[in-house]
Amino acid sequence: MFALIDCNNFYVSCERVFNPALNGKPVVVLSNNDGCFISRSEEAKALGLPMGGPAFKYRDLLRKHRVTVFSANFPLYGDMSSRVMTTLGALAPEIEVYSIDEAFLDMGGFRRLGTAEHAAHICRTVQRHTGIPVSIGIGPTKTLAKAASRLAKKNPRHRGVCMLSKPDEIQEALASLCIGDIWGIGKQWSKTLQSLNIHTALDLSRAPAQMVRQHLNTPGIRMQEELKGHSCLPLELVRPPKQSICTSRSFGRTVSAYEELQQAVATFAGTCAMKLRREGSLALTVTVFIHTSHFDGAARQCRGSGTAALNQPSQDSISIARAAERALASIWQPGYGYKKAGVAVSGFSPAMAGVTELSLFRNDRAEQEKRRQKLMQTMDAVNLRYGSGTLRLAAENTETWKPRQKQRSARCTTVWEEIVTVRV
DNA sequence: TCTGGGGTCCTAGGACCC
DNA sequence: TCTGGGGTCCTAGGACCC
Repeated sequence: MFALIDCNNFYVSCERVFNPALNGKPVVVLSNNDGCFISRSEEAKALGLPMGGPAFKYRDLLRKHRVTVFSANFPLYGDMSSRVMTTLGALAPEIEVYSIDEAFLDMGGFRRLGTAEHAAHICRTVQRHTGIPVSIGIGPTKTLAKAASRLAKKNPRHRGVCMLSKPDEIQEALASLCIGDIWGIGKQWSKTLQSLNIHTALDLSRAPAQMVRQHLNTPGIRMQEELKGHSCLPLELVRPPKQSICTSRSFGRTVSAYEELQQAVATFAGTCAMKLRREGSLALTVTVFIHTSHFDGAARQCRGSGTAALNQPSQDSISIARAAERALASIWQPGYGYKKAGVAVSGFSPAMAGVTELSLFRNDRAEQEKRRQKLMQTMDAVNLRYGSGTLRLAAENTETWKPRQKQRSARCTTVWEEIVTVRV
């Protein structure tokens, strides 16, 4: 049996841990640039604030109902997430951290203790250790565990834990699950399936396999098998190394000057390089993209992306920023107000200590490479100790384009200066 | 005035190899 | 008139997830 542990309204719950006065009140957390709702308390959902809704369109409603609004505080959420995952790791033999607020557990060994009872114990323990409320779904496949967790959240009767094990329980649950609520079925496939007269998870589990393959390909077949109770998706105990890393932001205002875009792109490139070093990977290609706001119907639109290859696999901020600069130069067009830019690195190979892959044609660079590696190590060490951005490339600059962030709470678990006193 | 960010998998088609 | 078979790699685009 698999269990899916899902933190309730995770980002809002993190804010409430350090501000318990917000319990029972409507609270929302906004995306970067204070753009959209990305987490809502139950009270905020009841007011009709939709997931992904743009905050400025709901300004009156937010004010009228005195909704507490937070800018995103990802350092806090990331740290709270690792506390939840550490707690879960001690409560089951095997864990797959699926996302910032979800984990799958192997519940196979708890039959004698009572699987549902152990799940209830997990709920209580996570709440006590971290302050974060969780819901748990249990089923013979990951897809069914996901479905069960939906039911656990939707129906208070389950009190946070829903287990699907007997065939008739599963049938009943599948009949009540709309096609679009199945894990892996998005908007597009939902539409396709509806047109084929498949409306519930039960319909999909009983549809002819050939038809499913024709419209949904391999992932569809896997999904169908999982719904039938045949497990196709094992727990992934070790996170596979990333294949690409991307850093991108929307700007607080439109940016037209090339120099300002250059500064933004250099900043994103520096962050990508830092993430590469943390991941232990070397990249071979750097892609830069820029675009104007697709919501502004009146303005002239422009979007473009360009790729530059590195001479050799690298995780060096300077080389990656230079390549990003070349890529930007190849796509930038004057006369547009750009609203967003990003840098992505890909074509990875693992970085091995003491090993440098050299160019076939330029082998005089070994010494320079070594010095550059030491420089990056030093930069990372300084930034770890004194805060990120303490040491950075001169080309990096966030002043002109930085995103809006009006109401961020304290980074009280990751920055000493921002520790807060909590009255419970 | 104001609409997020970071990923994965799969397929199809083209270019290339022997 | 007639011209093989079996691969890989790369890219772009579309779907999905949180």
